[in-house]
Amino acid sequence: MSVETALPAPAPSDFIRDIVAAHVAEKRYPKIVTRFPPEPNGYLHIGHAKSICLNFGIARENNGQCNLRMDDTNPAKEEVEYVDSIVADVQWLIAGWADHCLAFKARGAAPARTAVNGQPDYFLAPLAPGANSEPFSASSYFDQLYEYALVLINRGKAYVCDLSPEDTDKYRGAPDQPGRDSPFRNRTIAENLDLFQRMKAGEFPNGARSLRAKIDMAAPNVWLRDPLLYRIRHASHHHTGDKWCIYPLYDYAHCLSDYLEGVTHSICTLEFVDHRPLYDWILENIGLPRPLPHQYEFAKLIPNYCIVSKRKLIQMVNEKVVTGWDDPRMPTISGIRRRGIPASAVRRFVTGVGVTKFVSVTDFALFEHAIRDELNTAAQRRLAVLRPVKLVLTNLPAGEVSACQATNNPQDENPTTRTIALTREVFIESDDFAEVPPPKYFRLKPGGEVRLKYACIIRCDEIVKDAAGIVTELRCTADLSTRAGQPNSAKKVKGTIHWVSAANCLDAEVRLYDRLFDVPEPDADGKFLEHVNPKSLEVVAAKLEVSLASARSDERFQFERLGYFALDAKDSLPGRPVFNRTISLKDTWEK
RNA sequence: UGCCCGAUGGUGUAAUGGUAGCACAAACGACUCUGACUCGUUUUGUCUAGGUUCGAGUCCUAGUCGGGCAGCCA
Repeated sequence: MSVETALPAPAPSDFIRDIVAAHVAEKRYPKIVTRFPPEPNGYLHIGHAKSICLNFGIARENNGQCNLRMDDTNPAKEEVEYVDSIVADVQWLIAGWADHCLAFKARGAAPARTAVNGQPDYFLAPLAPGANSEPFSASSYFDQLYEYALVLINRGKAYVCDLSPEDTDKYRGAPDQPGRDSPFRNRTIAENLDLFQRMKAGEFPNGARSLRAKIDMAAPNVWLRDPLLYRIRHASHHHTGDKWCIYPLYDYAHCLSDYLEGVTHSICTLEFVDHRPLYDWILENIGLPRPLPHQYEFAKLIPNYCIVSKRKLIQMVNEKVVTGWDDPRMPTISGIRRRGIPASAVRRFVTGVGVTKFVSVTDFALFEHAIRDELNTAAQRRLAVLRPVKLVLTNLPAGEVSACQATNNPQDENPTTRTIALTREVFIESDDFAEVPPPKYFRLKPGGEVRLKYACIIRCDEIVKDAAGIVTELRCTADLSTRAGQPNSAKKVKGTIHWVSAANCLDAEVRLYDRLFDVPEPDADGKFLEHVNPKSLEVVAAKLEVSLASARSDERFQFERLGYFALDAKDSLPGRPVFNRTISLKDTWEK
């Protein structure tokens, strides 16, 4: 069964797509190439999904390509575990939609492009990164990046600076105050070349020297005040091992990585607006041939009722507020996937919010709507009772099984059915009976009638309670003439409830998830941990219709009248299924 | 207060000088063997002040408010 549905009809348009369209019209580039460049220092989350769908979306709409690139220039923070999760998450998110635009490169290879020129030369491997391919990575360009640094030095555009990190800071000045030139700013090219090569050779300790761009210490834009290009880090890199002890910084590595890959539109979030002049400066001052890549910025996705700060997500994992990065309550892609949310719903949500430069908070209800809408068409209906109460149909003989036809999905054009068993004893939802019903209660009450979905109308004759006064059993009469195909099948009653045969059912653990935080802006007061929703997870021992015994984790179900559920791929055991509630059905009836 | 970015209903967006529209949310109603879905109705909006124009959400000026930037993080 597929959970994919088509994207909403109108093709998305936004200011970035307009720019791309104009470039396509004027044939500025031979091919549109974008990239998604996460740093592998954590798991991808819903915010990244917006960037992924933007970059891959633009690629797919323009017959272009989108490179998955690890922005791995800081060995201190990055790990292989994160690389692997990022690859898996991206592939899951775009599968069947834009995976034909996803480019990997030949394992171990770097582009053949040089300071002189040349076309990017890499192996495109759509889909699975196998033995022969891997994601792009900034670290695979370290050799070229070093060569380009030599070009900059030779052109008098970069110098080795001996200022300590603290002094570098002092010399930089303040936003409203110009900085001062480093005393090492006017070293000769020969001296710079020598020192930079010795930095690379490992002659100096961390922080002793750095390579800096020679721009303008009085620039109003602080990022132009001789920004650092390389720092010394005697550290092992998850990808390059111990080959390097100098590592390029983001601003230097990113524009050049884009250039090396033939990226045309480098799309990032708003906090990099101030860096754009530096992006351009580096490419221009190395003297690279046009057309050059350009940077465009958009406002990132900020959903309410969520935390997406990487640091805080790590904190929640470490402090065991959640069970891990893939806890179904987490806003991570892996959590979303485990929760049972279809990739198509994520895509629809993040493309639906649009792309602007306006910093806004997106209502989580928009996401919930996309999830329900995708699942409504995709999910197979099943009957399940979360909080069972026994109900005895006193006029049915014990041991008799009568078959009922249940609709698998009423949204289908030609819905199929399956057979479920009605027996003398069934379970119903404890919520669906009230001894003292509130006003407008459509469900079962003493002496009242209700329909058992797909079966017949029943009347409640008797309530059995235990010593504590808890209802333990409901004794009812079934009106078999109201079954499908029987004379009174059209009889109307106000309420229809779900049920499961007691003699013929499957026991399962069901995890009822809700929003992780119970306030819209959990970290508004800096105390997000105090706003964790105590009801974000409730575990119940449920009774399921037996057909669910063969459920697979890639299938989506609606437990009728309850919500959408999926088998937990991680914790389910043979004969001991665990189902996660992806999301409840919309409930417009409040108690 | 240096530089940069932004401002359209409760929320997210569209309108590219010409009827302020869509989705979500909310409310009410219809339908219903899911209090779901679907359908119908309704409520709510161009930050302020000037200017250009036959006409301004859109262009100009000033202001207000919000956000970003001073890592050898990305």
